[in-house]
Amino acid sequence: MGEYLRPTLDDVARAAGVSTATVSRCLNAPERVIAPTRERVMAAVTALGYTPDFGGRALASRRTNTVGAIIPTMENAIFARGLQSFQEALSKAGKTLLVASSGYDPARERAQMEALIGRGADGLLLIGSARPESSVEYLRRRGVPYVGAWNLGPGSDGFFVGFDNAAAASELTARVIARGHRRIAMIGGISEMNDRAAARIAGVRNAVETAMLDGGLIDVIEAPYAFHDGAEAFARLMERTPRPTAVICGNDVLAIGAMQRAREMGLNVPEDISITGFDDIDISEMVNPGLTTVRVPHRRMGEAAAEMLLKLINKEPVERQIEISTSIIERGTLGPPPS
Amino acid sequence: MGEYLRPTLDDVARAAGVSTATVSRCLNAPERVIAPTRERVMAAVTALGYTPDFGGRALASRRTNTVGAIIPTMENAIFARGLQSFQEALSKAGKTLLVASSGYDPARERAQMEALIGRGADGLLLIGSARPESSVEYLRRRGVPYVGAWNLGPGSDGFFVGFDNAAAASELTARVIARGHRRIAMIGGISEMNDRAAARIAGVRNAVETAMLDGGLIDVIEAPYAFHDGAEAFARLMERTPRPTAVICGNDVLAIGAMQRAREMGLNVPEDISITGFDDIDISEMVNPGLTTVRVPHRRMGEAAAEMLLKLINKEPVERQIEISTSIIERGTLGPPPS
DNA sequence: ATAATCAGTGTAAGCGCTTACATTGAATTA
DNA sequence: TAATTCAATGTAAGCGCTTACACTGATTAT
Repeated sequence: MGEYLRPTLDDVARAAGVSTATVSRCLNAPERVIAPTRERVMAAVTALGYTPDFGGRALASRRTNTVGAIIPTMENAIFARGLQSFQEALSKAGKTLLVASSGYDPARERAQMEALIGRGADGLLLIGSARPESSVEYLRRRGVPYVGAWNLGPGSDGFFVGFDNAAAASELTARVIARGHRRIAMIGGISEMNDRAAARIAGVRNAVETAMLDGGLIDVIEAPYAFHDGAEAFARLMERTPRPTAVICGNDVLAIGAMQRAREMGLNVPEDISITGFDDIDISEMVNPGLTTVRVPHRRMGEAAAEMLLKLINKEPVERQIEISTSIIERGTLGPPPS
Repeated sequence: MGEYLRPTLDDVARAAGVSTATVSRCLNAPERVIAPTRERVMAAVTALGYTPDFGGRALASRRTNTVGAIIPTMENAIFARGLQSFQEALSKAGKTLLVASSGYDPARERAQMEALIGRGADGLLLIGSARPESSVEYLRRRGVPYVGAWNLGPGSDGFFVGFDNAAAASELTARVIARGHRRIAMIGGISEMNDRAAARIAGVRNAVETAMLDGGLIDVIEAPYAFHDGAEAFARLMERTPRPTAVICGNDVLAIGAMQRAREMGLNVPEDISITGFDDIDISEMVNPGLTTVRVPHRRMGEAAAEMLLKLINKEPVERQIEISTSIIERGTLGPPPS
């Protein structure tokens, strides 16, 4: 059955009876080739099933039309959604998106940066703003533009499109306090190497301190991103005395896990305990009662990030930070504390 | 501030006072270079911040250590999960994963195939088994191995790891019938260009016909993959006379949407109406009552697919099909029909 | 002491492609 | 009619890397 060899430009040229240059032109600038020739070449391309080799092309043209994205994990729906619109925006501009995941590990993020840049990525989408200075320095030296998303950057360095996680968390907390809650606990995401999770925790803390509640923030538990982790953390929180009357969660997944455990424990939400989330994922509207949460327009963030990165790549002027506004969605899980 | 130029192998060689061959060897087969030399070279690599150029490397070595995956959409959690474990398995084998999405469009799938192969993908992961013969032919000619996942292949052609969507759907339907339901309706995924959705619908149809129910299958509505689409389809189904006593959904997202609408309509699940899903996504356990569904071990499928593809790439012998077994998870949403 | 071996390194030929420049011949102009 | 222009195509030089082969000097075997 004989090994099949990928046809090369040369094979096509020979088959069409022209030079490789003409074939290349047919593919990249068809208007520079007269119609009959072009047709002959294209026929050969189809007949041989030729596809240009990316490596050769990138090497010769020093362009790749590729951008890379490194997200912590594909399993988190909010990144998936933002990434989908990011990709749609890019493909309109004729760019291909390469996706890699870091598993929240800065070393792996760095390795993926190198892999993507080695593959010729013209620009990178990264999540958040917390990463080792050495990684940032590496990007700077390479001259590879990147934008951080899902959070705003610290100081004036770098380009970001995101929202103020801390401020949004504070605002939601203030809302909880306004409802009369004085014993508040939090289930946050794992804050290590995750500036979004850390900022949300800080925001809640800050709001509680500002209001100078007598009891203040009873407890903060950090938990991985899974329903059952939220459930377990909730159970632990309910053992505290005095018991919190409201549990603020760092994301909707944790919040829904908490709700489920509350139901299992025979606690009614919000009569016995209030619960809030963050992100407004699809399911938050479907649970019963609906989850009070912070809505983050992930799609819009993806689009804005694409637009920003494209401008950066084309060396057009851009603003350093694009702030996406969030809003609080009040549904049923936040009520007054039990009397 | 001067344009920064990517350092090349040559720059490193010059800085370290060795030949490019030695630098290349330090990177690819360090044991072939004596320690002092290697240290000098590595120092130069770090000092210059050198990262090998993928294009050049691929061109020269004719290997890429890259595999591609083309999924319909990143927004579907079940693909995300399987893909995550697929990637983990690959990266253990030193391969990089490139992900592209087709949006359920065969033409875009084909374009992405070309893009990934052009980028040197040694193998491809595709979803399902339904695609134009021309695409299959293209892969065959190229000699690029691929495995289809999430479904089994038709006939004896190609390599697949998945499960029998139709059989699993039939089995679940039989369970519903055994509970006494005689008026059954279905909300399926959009079956066009989606062999998994089509197979699930066919499986349900088949089971109903086999049992030769008097009323038979009342109705099948196809709906996109979103909670609210499930909700709307459910509402339409409830207008039918006679009303179905059980609604079998093609996936859990549709089922949960249906459950929510049932609650809004004042219908109790399962007392007034039974609902079932398919996939067993995380949230299905958290809703109230828990969703009766078919569990699909997505992670295991991702791992098996990686293993299979790796063997194919290494030209090791493999079985044509790996069947992943599914199981029915009975939770609260399936009960006897109202009397 | 000489020959054989071998580890460590260098030399140089491409890999498949793009593109600056050279060439050709037809159309245009003087 | 000769000179000029220009569109269409060809020629060939790399892009950054790997690797077969050549070379060198030290170690080992004879």
